[in-house]
Amino acid sequence: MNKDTIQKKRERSVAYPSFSLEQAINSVSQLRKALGKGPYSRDEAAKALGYSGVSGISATKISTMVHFGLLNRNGNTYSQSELAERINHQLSDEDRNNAIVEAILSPKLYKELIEQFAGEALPVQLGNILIRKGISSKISETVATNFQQSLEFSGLLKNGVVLTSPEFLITTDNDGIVEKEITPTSSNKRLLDENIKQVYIFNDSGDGWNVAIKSEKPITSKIKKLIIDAMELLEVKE
DNA sequence: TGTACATGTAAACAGTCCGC
DNA sequence: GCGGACTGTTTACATGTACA
Repeated sequence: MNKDTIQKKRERSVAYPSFSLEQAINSVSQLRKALGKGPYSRDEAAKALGYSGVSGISATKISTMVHFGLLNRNGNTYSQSELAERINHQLSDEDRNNAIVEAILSPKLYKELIEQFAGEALPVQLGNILIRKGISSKISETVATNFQQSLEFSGLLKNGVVLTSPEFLITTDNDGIVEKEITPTSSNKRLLDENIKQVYIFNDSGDGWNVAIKSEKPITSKIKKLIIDAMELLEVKE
């Protein structure tokens, strides 16, 4: 490129995780195996991830791990965070699941989105919403996809609805990922108290309708029946 | 408050793979 | 062999932060 030519001002997006949480966890696990807990330089980290050194893509990958709180940055060096240790060397499935939920709430953008859509269906036009939050229009759909995949991985997306509490968290076994229902514990209660308000969620769908309700009070079976009865009125043909 | 530096992101370019 | 798709590298530039 001719350096004398007037260069177009580049659009800079607000910070966002460039990869899904699952990919970030895989990368941090790769770093742990290759370099241990650290500290190590960005160049060493990039090489451990299989790149020739610090480049656009490797820098992006490393920054994504920092976004999720899986790597700690101290000046020019990086080290594995306590969160990464809890995910990759968990004492129990429950502790690992709690750590995964903490990780997905680490990026400011993700935390905002989860709080905004708590108890609601993830909007189809999420890409447009991201653009309004400052994400570049060119990569908004990619960011939306990564967000959705991260939600699913963390167990905070159930039937298309963003959960406000980790009612269903994931655990892994040799066959892959399976869902596991857990009960609130002192540790995840603390997590909920710190990050998001506890709400009760109900969602259902029928012929031509879909409902997602969140409430700070328990949704009893009686209330659920009334809601369903009301929604089924929509199915009555004129 | 200004400056230097580190970091994060975008875009152009190059290399590789694969189907035709 | 050719061309398109995909992936990685290089580089320019914006932004945040530390420090004088």
